[in-house]
Amino acid sequence: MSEQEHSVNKDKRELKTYQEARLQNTENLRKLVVDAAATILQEEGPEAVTVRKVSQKMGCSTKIIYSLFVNKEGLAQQLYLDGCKIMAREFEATPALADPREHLLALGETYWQFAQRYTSYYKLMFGGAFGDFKPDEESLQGTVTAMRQLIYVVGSAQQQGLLSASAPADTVEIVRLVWGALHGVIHLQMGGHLGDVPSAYATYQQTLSLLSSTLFAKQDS
Amino acid sequence: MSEQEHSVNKDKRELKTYQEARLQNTENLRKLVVDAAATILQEEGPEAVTVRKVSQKMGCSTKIIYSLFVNKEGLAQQLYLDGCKIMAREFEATPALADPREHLLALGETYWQFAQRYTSYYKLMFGGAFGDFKPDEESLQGTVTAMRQLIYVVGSAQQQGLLSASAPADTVEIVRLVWGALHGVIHLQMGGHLGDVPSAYATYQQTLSLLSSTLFAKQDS
DNA sequence: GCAAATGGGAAACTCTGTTTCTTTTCAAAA
DNA sequence: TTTTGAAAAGAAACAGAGTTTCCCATTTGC
Repeated sequence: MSEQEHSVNKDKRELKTYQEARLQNTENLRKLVVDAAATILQEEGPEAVTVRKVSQKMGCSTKIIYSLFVNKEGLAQQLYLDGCKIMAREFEATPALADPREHLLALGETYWQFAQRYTSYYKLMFGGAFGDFKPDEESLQGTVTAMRQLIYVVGSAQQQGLLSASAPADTVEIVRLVWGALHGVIHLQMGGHLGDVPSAYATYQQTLSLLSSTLFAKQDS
Repeated sequence: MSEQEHSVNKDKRELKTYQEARLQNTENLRKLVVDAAATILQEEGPEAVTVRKVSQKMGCSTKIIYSLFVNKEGLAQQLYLDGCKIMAREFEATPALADPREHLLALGETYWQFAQRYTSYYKLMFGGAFGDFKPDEESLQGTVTAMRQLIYVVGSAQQQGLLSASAPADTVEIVRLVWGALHGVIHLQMGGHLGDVPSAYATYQQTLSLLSSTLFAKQDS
């Protein structure tokens, strides 16, 4: 119930070492482990994130990971949620243009940039690169939260009557559709099926512009 | 050059056991190994395809796999090409409708069915489920070959002037675009991001119909 | 101050891909 | 036909993964 109240530890500075953190509560320890795993993830890729390597970076036994998270998948779940937070931050940082269609294009560009800048996170979350990792209910909720800008722009376009009659009536259904199309190009590129990055990016932009001009009845290009 | 001519072995019946095949040339042996791996792949999924399990099913040492293929990835390449053959067969089996748009819809449906019926193959080929497997040049060529129906229908639609002006001019570019969008929905579904199969199928059909009605200027629905 | 319980560290277990070493086998030369 | 050498294949070993077990230290409650 009361977590923050009786904070016995007098100093609340950033915890750096495992030996410091073990004196604190498990929540701080979890955060420290996830941070270590995230560093390895971004520096060496998803397949480099191993329980041994994380515990080694922490300077502790592998047992800790299994005590804090149930197994490696539990750690992956947390990294997934971290990735959702990053993605949400990126989406929120994109300027919300007045025209919903322009806004959608901007968000689509942001999604591509996220996949390029945080490739390891993307592969972990949506690429199926982390063994047989499947997102649980909380992770799925995190995805929806991260994409709420996308849901918002589609919803407002619907309310303004800007969408084509051929588009689905359900807001989320449209987002799924857009997400699927954009993800497909990104994932095929990551799998090496679409040649080099510029070539794949061209296809991505074609997909994005085609989608937006289909969904929006009034196109201005 | 002349492979079939001087077939010394008098009986050409199907080789079943490893002991029979070891008497033959390496080509037969390779085929036998790939068949064993394919069986495991389809019966137990991509992650169950291990060198030990394949060699065990063959009744031989793991060394054989490394002699015939360089490593596990070499075996994966062969399974990839097998998957391309299956996909090509499915595409060829779909009736070629006179209307290119209808034909495209039919091929899209076939692609979904392929992903559902041969899920393990799909995950191996396009799902990134086989470690850090990346298709080599031959595999990429196999993909193009398997999708030549798709290239054909788009090309003929272009020649008949049926495509919208907003569609890219390059035939292959359009195919990449369609492929990406359809793959995205399939892959998100396999990753557990789109709920149950019927729900994902609905999104898939929406994507397919939206794509076709955008690409084709004249829509009849 | 002491006993019990909890938590963490080292090592072991199993399974993976891969390599090495030894044995077998087969074919050609003597 | 016998011998010899090379090629092929099997068994076992190696390294690294996820996970579990066992043991000890620390802490906690009386």
